[in-house]
Amino acid sequence: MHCGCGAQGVPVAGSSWISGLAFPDWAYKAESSPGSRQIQLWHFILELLQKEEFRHVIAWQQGEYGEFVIKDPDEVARLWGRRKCKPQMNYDKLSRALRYYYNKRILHKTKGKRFTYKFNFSKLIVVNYPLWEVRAPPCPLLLGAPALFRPALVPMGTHGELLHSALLARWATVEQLAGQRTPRGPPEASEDKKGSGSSAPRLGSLPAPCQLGPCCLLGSPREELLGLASLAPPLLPSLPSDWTRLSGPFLPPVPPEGLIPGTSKPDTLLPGPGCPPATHHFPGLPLLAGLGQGAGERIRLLPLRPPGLEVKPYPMMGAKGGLDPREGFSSEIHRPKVGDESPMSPHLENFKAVWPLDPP
DNA sequence: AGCGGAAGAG
DNA sequence: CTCTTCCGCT
Repeated sequence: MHCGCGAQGVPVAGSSWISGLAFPDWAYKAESSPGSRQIQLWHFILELLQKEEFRHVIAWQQGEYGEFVIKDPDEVARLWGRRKCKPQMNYDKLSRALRYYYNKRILHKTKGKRFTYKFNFSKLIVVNYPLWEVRAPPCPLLLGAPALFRPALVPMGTHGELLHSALLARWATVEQLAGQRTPRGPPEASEDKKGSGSSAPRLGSLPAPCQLGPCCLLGSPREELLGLASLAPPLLPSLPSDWTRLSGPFLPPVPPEGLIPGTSKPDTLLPGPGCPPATHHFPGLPLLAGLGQGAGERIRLLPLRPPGLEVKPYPMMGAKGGLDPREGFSSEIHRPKVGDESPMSPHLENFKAVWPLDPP
């Protein structure tokens, strides 16, 4: 389409590989973000981040949820330029665009680390997934029960896949972490820990199964996880410190204490690992974080639904609204440590945040 | 390297 | 509005 700039190697809007975890057409449409009509830079970054073939160019930084490193700035810029048909694009310009995300709280710079930025997923999700449908698995994806793992966040028309991938990413990571049981402090505790350098040993000896990404969703649950884990950020990003007051768990649960070192919390609401009771109370999630006053009103809790619950979009609800980036939470300000990020771990099956529309 | 103002394009 | 392009400053 368009100038034909985006036809080589770079994931293109609507292109084939986008079939499950990536960003399909909707991601490039107006609904994906108020006022936007074509792919946005952060979408693109996420795209790259998801594809293994771009791992050498840009990749999630382990240790920090949502943090990624642009290993080859020029290449990323070129890719971006190609996508946008801006052959003159360069990292300087791209980074300027990235900087504009600071104020919007979509991204922020990881100081001290070159070419390292961090996504504020809570913001992205809020902004991009006001409408969605969820089919949560009956059992906690988080802790084992991989066999039951049938992640199925079905985007309802508009957005959903980003969240989908975000959720999966979270789960995958949990699995990953659970498997590794890395005995070390909170990821964020060691800011500068370059860790293992550029070649993240994240999955250990796991075979990178998901060359095709989404395809894995059709494979064994285990592979889904592993594959996703390799593409996903270490975990979801920091949550606003005040998100707990909200009661609309949307984000994927955080690994329970024990599984992920450093996340232990004395007052965790999380039940033990394994399949938790069908219903248990859990705190809200950052779903609303960043939402403007109005937006919050559109969301309310609903009784827990049985497995296979579906969160349907509000027919009349506009894709935008209440998304004023300027306001919202102060995640950056508080910059909670990992341990603080997961005070509790609501399980996906308990998803109940929903929009008013939901049929009673 | 990274930041952010300014102006302008679409 | 979301960048793109320039650019001076740190």
